[in-house]
Amino acid sequence: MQLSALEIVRRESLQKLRELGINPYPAEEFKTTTTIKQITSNFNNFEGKEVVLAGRMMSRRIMGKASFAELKDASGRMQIYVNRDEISSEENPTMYNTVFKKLLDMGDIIGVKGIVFKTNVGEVSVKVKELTVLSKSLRPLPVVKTDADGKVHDAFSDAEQRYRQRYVDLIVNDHVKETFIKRTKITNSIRNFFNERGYLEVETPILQPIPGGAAARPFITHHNALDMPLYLRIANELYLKRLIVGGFDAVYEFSKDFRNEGMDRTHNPEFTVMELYVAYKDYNWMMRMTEELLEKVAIDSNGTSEVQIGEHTVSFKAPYPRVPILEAIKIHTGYDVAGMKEDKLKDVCRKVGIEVDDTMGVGKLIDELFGEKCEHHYIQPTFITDYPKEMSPLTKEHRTNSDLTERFELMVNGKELANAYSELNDPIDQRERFEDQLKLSAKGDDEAMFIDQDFIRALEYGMPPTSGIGIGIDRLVMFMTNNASIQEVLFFPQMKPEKKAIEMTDDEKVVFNILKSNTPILLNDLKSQSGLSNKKWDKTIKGLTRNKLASVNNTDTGLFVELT
RNA sequence: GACCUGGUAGCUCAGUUGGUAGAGCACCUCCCUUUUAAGGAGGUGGUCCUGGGUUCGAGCCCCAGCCAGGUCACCA
Repeated sequence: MQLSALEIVRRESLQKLRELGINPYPAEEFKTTTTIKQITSNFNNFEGKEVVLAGRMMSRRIMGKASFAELKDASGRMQIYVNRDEISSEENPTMYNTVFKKLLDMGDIIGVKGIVFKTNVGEVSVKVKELTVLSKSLRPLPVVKTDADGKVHDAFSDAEQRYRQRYVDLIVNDHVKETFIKRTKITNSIRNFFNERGYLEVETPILQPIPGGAAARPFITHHNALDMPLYLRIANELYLKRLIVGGFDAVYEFSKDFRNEGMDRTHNPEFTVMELYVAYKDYNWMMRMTEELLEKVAIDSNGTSEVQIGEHTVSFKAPYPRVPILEAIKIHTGYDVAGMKEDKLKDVCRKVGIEVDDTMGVGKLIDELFGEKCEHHYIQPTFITDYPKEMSPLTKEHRTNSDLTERFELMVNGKELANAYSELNDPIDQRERFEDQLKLSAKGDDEAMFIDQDFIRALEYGMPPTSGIGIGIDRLVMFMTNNASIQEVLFFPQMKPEKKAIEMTDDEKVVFNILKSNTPILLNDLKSQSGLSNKKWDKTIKGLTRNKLASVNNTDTGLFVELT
């Protein structure tokens, strides 16, 4: 492995620490007495008291016999004051002069014991009496500095590096950590809301023989012992409804779903959806539940129901308007498409500038009209209701209009945040709807839809009237944390692998280094300079030429080796 | 999948018509006992994403590729 100069220095420091009898990676528990946030937010209670802290050293300002450093623990950052005569003495200044000033680096993890005080300029600090090395850091961190005006300098901002090395991102970019803390607050808030109502959190299979509950391309894998294909789930709907059949009144699951489709700033191949099913409820009830839930989530995570999303301030305060989808299309296109057949709908689409083709049925056309002409208008939370039957195969027919279904999507900031319905529980109707979907997909859709016979069998035993909802958790977190990209709310978004550098053996490195300073060179000179045996030499030079790092050329003046 | 933009030191970025690869921070040496983007003096550090090509000469121009970001398409 090729080490940078900075890495070599740190490895040398590591060695010197060991020579001084200091274990750079000690095994012992390090007992802290408090956290940085406790101290900085309750200075009066801590002033003059002794504390023990542990954390990462994020910066260091050395001023001869005294220094300041910034210590960062899981709760925050604070300054520590390190004085030669406090952690060592004039007669034996090793701990300060050598260990602290020379052998420690930014990024090292240390423990300190000392007294809380305020400096002349008023900064809360700890005067260190004892310093313990807890873990030596061998790679230099990016140096992010914030000036007196709060302006950040040299921010570690390259998206690729931040996502590939999220640990570095988390160390140096405090706001990133905040996003993920908020993410957990959001899911905790939802769990609390449901648990208080007695809803049961459950787990259902991720590996499924039939990927159902949505129209999406699945990932496929293979089970060796069963010698059969298995799919990673694209939704958990059909399993949760089986549990309602089984007699649970309300079940929910935070589920990682997987869809083998395009990736962009709002789509990751694996993502999280919270699905909830409650027996004896309908979609009207679900709307009331949803607005109550989201208002609570906003307050629990942000302290207020008003949330800034990009350039908009969005209010999650309940209630939210209910707009039937056909009404929305009438408002935003001027066309009343209620009851229209495929041909007339296509005319409308063409008139408003939407391209149509033969594979599009009534449902798809209405979906296009809404998606293109209406969706982006709904910035404030709005329930779009009563979708056409054709685009909702798992939804109960509308109680007053058999062309429609009892379904709503919740739109926020022009995007779908949740999708819910009065669940279809008529097993015969359900089978027909699945078959209709199959016909549709035969029309040209490449997402094969499977009929889950066991799911229909379950419905045949009888499922109570039930309302269900799926809430996109990543999208919800994006809204609540004002992030425009899903990658910002996933710790480890999917990335293509980094290209592997060609690894050289030790012998190859030796020869390569000689070549670097002297190329081309006579083959025999290179061989003798390398000091390798005949066999090793042969293996090494063949390795280098195979990897196209060097080449051997037969010329009039002899055999030469040169770098390529 | 198409198009646009980018990839240069540990980090953030300059880099002239194609002519010895730069700055700030970090790092190393030295000075400095309440500083704070600490300061002062000196110094080290490079696979210019990869591979070809053009050229006396390529970070720069051409071709192909890799990775990322963005826009669109596809997709809920």
